[in-house]
Amino acid sequence: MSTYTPAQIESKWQAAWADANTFKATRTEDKPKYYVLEMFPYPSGRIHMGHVRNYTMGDVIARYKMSTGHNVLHPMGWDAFGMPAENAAMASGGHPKDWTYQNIADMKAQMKPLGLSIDWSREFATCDPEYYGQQQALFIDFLEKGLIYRKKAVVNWDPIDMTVLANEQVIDGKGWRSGADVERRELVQWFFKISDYSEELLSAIDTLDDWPAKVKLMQANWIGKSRGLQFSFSMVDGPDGHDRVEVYTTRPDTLMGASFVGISPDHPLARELERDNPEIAAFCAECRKGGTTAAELETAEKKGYDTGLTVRHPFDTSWELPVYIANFILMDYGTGAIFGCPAHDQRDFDFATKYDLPIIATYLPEADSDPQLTEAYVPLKSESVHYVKGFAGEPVQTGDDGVNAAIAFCEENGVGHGVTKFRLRDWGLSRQRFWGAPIPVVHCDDCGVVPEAKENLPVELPYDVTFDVPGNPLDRHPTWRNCACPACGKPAQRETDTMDTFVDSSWYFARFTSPDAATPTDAAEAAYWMNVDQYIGGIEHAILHLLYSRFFARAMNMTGHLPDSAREPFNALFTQGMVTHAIYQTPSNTAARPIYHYPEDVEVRDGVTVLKATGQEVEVIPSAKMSKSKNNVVDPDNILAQYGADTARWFVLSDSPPERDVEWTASGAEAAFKHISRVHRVATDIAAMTDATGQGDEELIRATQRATLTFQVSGTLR
RNA sequence: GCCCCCGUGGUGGAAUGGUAGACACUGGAGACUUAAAAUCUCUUGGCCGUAUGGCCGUGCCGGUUCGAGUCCGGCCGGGGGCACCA
Repeated sequence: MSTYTPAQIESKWQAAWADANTFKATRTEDKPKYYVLEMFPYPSGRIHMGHVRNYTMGDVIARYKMSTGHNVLHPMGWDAFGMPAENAAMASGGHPKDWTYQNIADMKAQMKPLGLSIDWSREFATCDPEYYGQQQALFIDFLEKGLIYRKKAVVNWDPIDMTVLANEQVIDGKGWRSGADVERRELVQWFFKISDYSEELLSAIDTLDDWPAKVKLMQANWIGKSRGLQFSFSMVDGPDGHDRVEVYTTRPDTLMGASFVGISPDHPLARELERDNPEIAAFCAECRKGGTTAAELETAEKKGYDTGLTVRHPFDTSWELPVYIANFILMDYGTGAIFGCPAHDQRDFDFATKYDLPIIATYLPEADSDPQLTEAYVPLKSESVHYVKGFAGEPVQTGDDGVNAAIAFCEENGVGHGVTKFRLRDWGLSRQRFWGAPIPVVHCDDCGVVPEAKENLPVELPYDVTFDVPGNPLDRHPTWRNCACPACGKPAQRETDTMDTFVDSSWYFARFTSPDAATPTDAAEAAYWMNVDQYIGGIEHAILHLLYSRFFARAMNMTGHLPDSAREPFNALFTQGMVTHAIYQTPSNTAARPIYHYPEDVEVRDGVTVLKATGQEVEVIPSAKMSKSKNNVVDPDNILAQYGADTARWFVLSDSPPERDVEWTASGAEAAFKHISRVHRVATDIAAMTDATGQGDEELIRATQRATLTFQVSGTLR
């Protein structure tokens, strides 16, 4: 009987693979290709079990495809721009660049012992000037093709730190460092015209046969195609230049239930009114307090201000409706104005109740229903309803048919027209931060906004910056922004905004096909390796990252950087579950928050989980996301040292189906180790067993079945 | 608030609308051992029963069906996303 010594076995084979360049991807036309990719990591400094699980899945597929005659591309890189590096620089000095590259070195050292089949020769970080310089070239090409434009957009503004805050830096409407009330403020920013592709990004979802249905549904809902009526109310006595209020509604069938018109505090009419009316100005200012997130806006207490203005109902000009400024109406969806129908929309109902506005039902559940509603009546799809109020006395219908009939009726009577709208907004890419790819444009007094010349790329980040005060160091750098205008040659100023980190991750998969090319991609390499055959990552990227990448592939196709066949870049998508771990906690006498204990400090005695040191009973919260602050993180280094990579890999793939969460448990890890040990033992003893009298046959069959499966996942026991 | 997903033994989980709990972990019993570990065998949803066996069971309530873990409606609980976290 031989002993299983993973440290020796794994290091031996890993060295052999490295020497033989086993995992180097080479383009040869005699073999089919296979491109497997895991979502690349942010270099936080330590890998965690989620990474192990993610890369193991890709590794299993890569090894399988290699063994079936494919040229396999299985690369790895680093999503290296972002706020944590700046936060680290602010907290402890140093430079984001040094922090980031050190973290990359540390994480790579942790990943190597996992024995992954990665072609490390293609490695890059998005903060490498060679990478973001090519990204700047893409920006310039997109700009030329009209895929990028500038407009005003709101940001979270911290009035004490005088800086823009990310949503996660706004806590309960206050700046995370200053504690000041955050305000919404408008800045001129750059946008990708992703909305040009709304229809195509939506309809092409049908072609993504190997994507999870739920991701496709989430993307479809995000794009949010709707059919509705756009029309305008005429104002009874509006200010100059405001004789109509344009609204969009998906429920024109309830138009006879209108009881008010609501406009966003950022609507042009509200802007006009607040100029002369301090009370309105104060109300709008109040509405602009707090963060910019949809969740915050929609859960905030509904507030309205009666402007005193009225509009005429389109079907009865003697019927006047009050105009309210309301804090829950978003300027950037629809027209920034709505008609309120309290009887059939709960939000409008709450608003009408609060401001004592009429609640007019256009239909009721039954003919003899009490018309005094206590909540909005929104019928189920299958439910038939009784109409009490329709257009020109005629009843309408519920559902899509009712909406279409209402649109047709309104169009016939000269009230607006049917339109198709999308919820998808253009993608704002400007960030008022240092640690990102500089937006390669120059502001010239004579020429205006001019793209940097490609021969001057990359526009590189300076190293001599400090983070002792909040804000973007590029703004206050003494010389960096000074440059010559690429058009006229006169002195000009660089843009100091950098790009959203989602830009970096929207085309890295294409760059992996030719990481050293002098252009963003190499046509022959991209044509051979694209698309990604299997993409693997977390469900948290189901919408933004994947949608942006789908847009980028189209934009790169339009600008000649990707072939037509790569307009949908990911043939198959797999969304893996998280690796979780129990939290062990005891109540604290002094703080509201409990005391969290490390797994190694607790044990089970007589079925009760207790602290080893004191015997005190511990509350166990199962299956919680691993978090440093909860002391429930399992460090892959320790697991690898104790059991070896194959055990860790086997456990995170076998204990729970790959798409579901897996709870890391010490007993489960122990069991996985026993299993791998058993496979190893039997495999190495097969010769001896077959020499014997044949009594080992049954054992051999079982062992062979286990080994076949295990080899697919771990692969190093050969 | 809106969109999406999930809920089955002590645990991870399995079940094209057709015998619920495959497989595995833990636990229990046993074999081997001076002993322990390791390994191997049996056993392990709950309740009643010495037993043959019976009853109850897939978060809750209702519906469709000859038949529901599975389909439909409504709840409850947990999770993910909501456009400047990555």
